[in-house]
Amino acid sequence: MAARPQRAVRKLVVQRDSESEESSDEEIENDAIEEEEAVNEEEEEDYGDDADGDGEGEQEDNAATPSSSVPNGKKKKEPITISLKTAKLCKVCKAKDHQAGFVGSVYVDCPNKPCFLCKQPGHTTATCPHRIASEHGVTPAPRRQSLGMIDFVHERQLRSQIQKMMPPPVVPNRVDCAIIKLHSRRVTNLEFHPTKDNILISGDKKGQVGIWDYEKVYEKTVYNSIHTCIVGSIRFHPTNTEMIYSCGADGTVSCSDLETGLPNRAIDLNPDGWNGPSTWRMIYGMDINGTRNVVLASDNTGFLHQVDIRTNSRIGKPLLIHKKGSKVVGLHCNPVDPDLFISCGNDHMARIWDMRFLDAEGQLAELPHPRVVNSAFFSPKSGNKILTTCQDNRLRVYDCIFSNLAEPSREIVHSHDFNRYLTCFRAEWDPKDPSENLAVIGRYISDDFNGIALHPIDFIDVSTGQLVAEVVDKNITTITPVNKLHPRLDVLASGSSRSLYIWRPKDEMEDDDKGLEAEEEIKRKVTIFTVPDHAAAKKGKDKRKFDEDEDDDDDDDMLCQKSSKKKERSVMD
DNA sequence: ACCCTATGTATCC
DNA sequence: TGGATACCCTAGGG
Repeated sequence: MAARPQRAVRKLVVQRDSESEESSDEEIENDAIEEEEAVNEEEEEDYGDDADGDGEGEQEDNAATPSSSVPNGKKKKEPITISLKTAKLCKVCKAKDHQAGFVGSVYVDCPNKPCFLCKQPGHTTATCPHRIASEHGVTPAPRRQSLGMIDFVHERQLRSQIQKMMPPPVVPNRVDCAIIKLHSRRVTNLEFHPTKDNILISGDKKGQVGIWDYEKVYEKTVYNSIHTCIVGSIRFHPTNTEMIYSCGADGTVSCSDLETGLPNRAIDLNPDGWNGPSTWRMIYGMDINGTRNVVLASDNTGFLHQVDIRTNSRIGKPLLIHKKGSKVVGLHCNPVDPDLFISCGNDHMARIWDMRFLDAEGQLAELPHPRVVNSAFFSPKSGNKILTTCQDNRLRVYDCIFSNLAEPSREIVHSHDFNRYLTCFRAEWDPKDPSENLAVIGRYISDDFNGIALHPIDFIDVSTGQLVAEVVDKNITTITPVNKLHPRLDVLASGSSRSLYIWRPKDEMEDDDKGLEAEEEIKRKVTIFTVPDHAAAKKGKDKRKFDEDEDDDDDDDMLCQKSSKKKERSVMD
């Protein structure tokens, strides 16, 4: 264990005057009366060097002399201990005169670091123009391209009209049904069933694949059989809705039956098992081209693999589509043009490809980014726009894939930092929005909601960068990096840590009586109850072969948050 | 109210 | 090229 870094609260111990005789082991504290610099010995050590301060001897000393230890004999006359908080060091830059961290529900940045939101130096998140200029922290970056004639006409004559013609989007802003801790590790992936509205498929870091009927809250299944570590992507079979394709960091792509959870391996990049990290291959990106009956999958070394859906076997040779040795984390087939797909990854690139010429340099365009690109998606209706999420805390929008793609049409500053303990954030289009402007993405930095620090899920109009809505629930205090909008309904599914939950719009009726809002909010009742897994199993139908989770912790419990339909109010607005 | 730990990416040498 | 190391708003468990 490393020595805990500067335990910085210096304690000034004042000896009671009458008891000068009893202090056998407290000479040090006696000194402290005179000069306030002389505090406990552990503090003065902490001061000297923080850089290499984890010497073992020091550690021992700290353990040996806890600061406030007083001989047990005299409990009445303890020395008075005063903490001098001013001596605390900033945990970020180690300076003495300030501190970074939460003050209540508000996080105070270290002023010596670049802004945590926009990454520019000279200000902090609290004063970042991208936070305070608009309502809730998201503003459009200025267009980097100069306006051409078409753009000019569009902006001048059509933009305002479009805003008027389009009804405001319906935002699922209230948690409904339940919050279910379906997984035993953090959720990495969500996918709605293509025909059954209530079925949500989920994947997690451990390789589990979950099936959840969120209307019948207890209808849930978890398969351990499909993957052994991180589920990278899940897609439904284009013609058989009882089958899913999934890929994972175990280096496999499988077609699995949802009834049995039995995988039919199409790709296994580690046929010889584990031989160390240098040879282990992982698959993160995957998508299906239904027209061509091909599954595309991308690995952590820059290569693309293909599977023929009809035979469930590999076709062609692996093709290098990104920098060799770099992880390709995202693949997306164009929803309109079956020849196109886009890839993105750790080489800071998103790349557009032509399926027909993959062998002979089929790359159509390179979209350079300053950092790792978490995701790149074509717009869902026309396939004509691209939305990327980059680890430089910016969303990038490319309005037309046939125009110059060297620069994005817009950059939108948005807090979605990389953190090794979180699933990567990925902005996704609303598949129902005909204007292809609405996107959803979780937010990393918290905001203060009535004294609670919460991490909202943001709905962003990517044509302007405006924040359309931010949704929170006070029962969900964790960051929500995984979000999926329903293809047909006004429903949002979210994955936060190990939990899944469903959002629906608040009734319009309830929006009318604003006067009651505050009062109702106070009255809001949330029932949280825990149901043993076997009880749920009795309600469910058959207990499946891989359903039981032998080794692991908490998975027996299903944490449900039931909402009483009438009374409940969302925390937001 | 701490403390510990899992472990991805960038950066440095 | 590769190992060592640092790392701001984690989440959950002890």
